[in-house]
Amino acid sequence: MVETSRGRRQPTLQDLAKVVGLTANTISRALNDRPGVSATTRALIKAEAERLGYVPNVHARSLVLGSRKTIGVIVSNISNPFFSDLVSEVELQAQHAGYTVLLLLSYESAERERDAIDRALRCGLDGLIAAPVQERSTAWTPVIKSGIPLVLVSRELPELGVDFYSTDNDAGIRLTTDAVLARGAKDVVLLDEDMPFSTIRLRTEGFRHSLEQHGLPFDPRYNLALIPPARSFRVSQSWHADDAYRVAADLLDRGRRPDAFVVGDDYYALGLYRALRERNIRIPDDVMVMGWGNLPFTRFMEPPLSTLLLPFEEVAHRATRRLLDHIQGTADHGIVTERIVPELAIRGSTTR
Amino acid sequence: MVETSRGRRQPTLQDLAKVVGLTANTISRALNDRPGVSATTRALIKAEAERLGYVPNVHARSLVLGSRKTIGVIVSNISNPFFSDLVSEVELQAQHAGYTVLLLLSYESAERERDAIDRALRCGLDGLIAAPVQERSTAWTPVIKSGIPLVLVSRELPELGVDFYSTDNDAGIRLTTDAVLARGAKDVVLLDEDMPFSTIRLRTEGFRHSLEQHGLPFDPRYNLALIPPARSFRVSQSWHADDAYRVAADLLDRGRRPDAFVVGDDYYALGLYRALRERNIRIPDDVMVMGWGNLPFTRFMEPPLSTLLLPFEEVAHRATRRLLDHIQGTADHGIVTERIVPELAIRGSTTR
DNA sequence: CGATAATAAGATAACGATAATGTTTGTTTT
DNA sequence: AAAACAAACATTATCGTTATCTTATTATCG
Repeated sequence: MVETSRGRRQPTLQDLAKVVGLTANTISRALNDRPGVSATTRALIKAEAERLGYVPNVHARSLVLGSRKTIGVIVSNISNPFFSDLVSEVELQAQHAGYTVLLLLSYESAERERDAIDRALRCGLDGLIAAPVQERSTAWTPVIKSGIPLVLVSRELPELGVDFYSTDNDAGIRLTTDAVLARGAKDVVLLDEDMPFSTIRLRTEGFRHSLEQHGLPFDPRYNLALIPPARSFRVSQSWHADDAYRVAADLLDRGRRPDAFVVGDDYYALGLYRALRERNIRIPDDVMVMGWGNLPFTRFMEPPLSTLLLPFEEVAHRATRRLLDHIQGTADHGIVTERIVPELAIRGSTTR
Repeated sequence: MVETSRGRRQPTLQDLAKVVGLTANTISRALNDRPGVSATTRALIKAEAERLGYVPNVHARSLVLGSRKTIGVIVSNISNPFFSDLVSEVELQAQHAGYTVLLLLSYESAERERDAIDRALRCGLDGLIAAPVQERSTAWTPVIKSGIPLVLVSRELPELGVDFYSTDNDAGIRLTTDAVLARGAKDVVLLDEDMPFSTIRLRTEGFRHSLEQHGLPFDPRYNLALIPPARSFRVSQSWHADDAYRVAADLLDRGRRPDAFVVGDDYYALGLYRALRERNIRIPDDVMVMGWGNLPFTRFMEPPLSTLLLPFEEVAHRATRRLLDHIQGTADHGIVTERIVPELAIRGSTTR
């Protein structure tokens, strides 16, 4: 009794052929604008197809063609504006090239990531764009083995030997750190998450270099404020601000008074602003704050947050372009690794 | 010379059969845990499949089974937190039920929506969840005709006669309006977008009713501040705040001084805050502000924004459940229309 | 021990499209 | 007017699975 919900089944090529009095093959050629059909019959066939509401069966089509015109995107979660922008841009590009996007979310969990990869593989995708969660690359080897083109974004897995596109985290942190240093900061704290991601490691390193280049000491105990990793994944971004608030409040209450904060996520700045406000520490007069990400609300903070404009559209654009090149076989060989340098958006929080 | 990028082609059932010395049929039965295979050969086959890295070809499989285990989601854009939450939740649910999600973005454009629908149809989806852009439902009739189960969210198209899940906009606007009225507001302005969406119409109507029930007059010229529709779609949400800022600033500069604002989007509150701040109008002492959506940054505004907690996860959850019921043929007949009542989050912006 | 039932596997036919050849028919060429 | 050729369509094979129907083999039981 499990009656299928679709009333009558979709008309097939055969059905159409019977109605028009021709062969399925001819119908196929007519509808796909391939030669071998007279103009009049072609028109007739198209009209009839329209009338019957014929839609070619993708399953059959992709079985023959070996392609589904679909690319997969694996990211941790699209509530994160970074990733939602990324996915949007990929979708836009893909659509342009006649591809659709299959969305797989890993929720920052290694297990879910494995599952997502697994499902991606059995989905018969033409290609895959992914922002990996884990540092270990073993989860991705099945993708490599399957021969499905893979392009990584945001987080690198060098040993995998695949193309990689990302914002330049090193250049980014130097830009933000240099910006506050250039404006007279002498005692800068980097407020960032304590997670084993290459992106975060890059930021810490770049931060350190930037300080040292300005002849300032770098001591992890004084110059780093680390947000403990979340115990479990939480969808809402605002918890990041909460965590940052707690860490900042704790730091300030221990009597520490840096003259600038550089953060790894605009949401951290949100929490930091509150901690500072509560203690009557004025921005930018007493302390400068430099964000990361240029999230939509930063321009409306008080004072407006100076931050880093991440070129996520650009990253997504290039990654998708590269992936499509791979799919269409027009990609040159060799592994491409591109890091796109972000831009500063200087606003009130660093302008004395 | 368009050489396929995958080196050697994936092993098929036939290949496996040849290696093991059995028939493709038997292999299929063994791998899918169907009866008719001895335990020993089953184990042997599975081991061999593992060794060769065999992955069943979905194209072939779904051609036979008539299903691809995929549901489509059409929303305008996932940069909007409402929609990204929605899509996330759908993905979570779908994944749970063994389905993957195809993402199609309409970018608030009727033309792109038509295109998305078109692509959805030729993708052989098992079902479709959509937040329609247009008021006219003609674009969706091909979906109905195709027999693919369709569930609408957020924006209703009654004449289409399909299931509909949404947050209760009417109840929502009454909650927010009543909240400021209960706190002593006598002159409330609704700041909302001037777009022909059913959601917005519902909000205006509910707002009006709420005022009238409290014995207050409603005059569109005084109680409505409408944000002109954007000329073109813009991905970044922050423009909404800009637009709201302009409209609010204009209103205030004309000398209008309401004692409360109720807005249709938290981003509007962001712009409104700035307009008020610039004119030294204090929140909540001079004017209360009530938001809509409980976006992550609202708790960190100064003062924290009272707002409306939209049950988007719940909406997505129920809509997906219903869609899966349709797909699996376990859905009862009749059209379901559910509007889930949101909850208030009262914070500093309305607490005198 | 022989008849019957259960089990394991093979053979063949879908699924619905496209690709590669065939076969007409009609038109041009010399 | 016979040969050569092209256009328009038909025929058949194929993609990789699953489903159905057989057949061969082994177990069960009186």
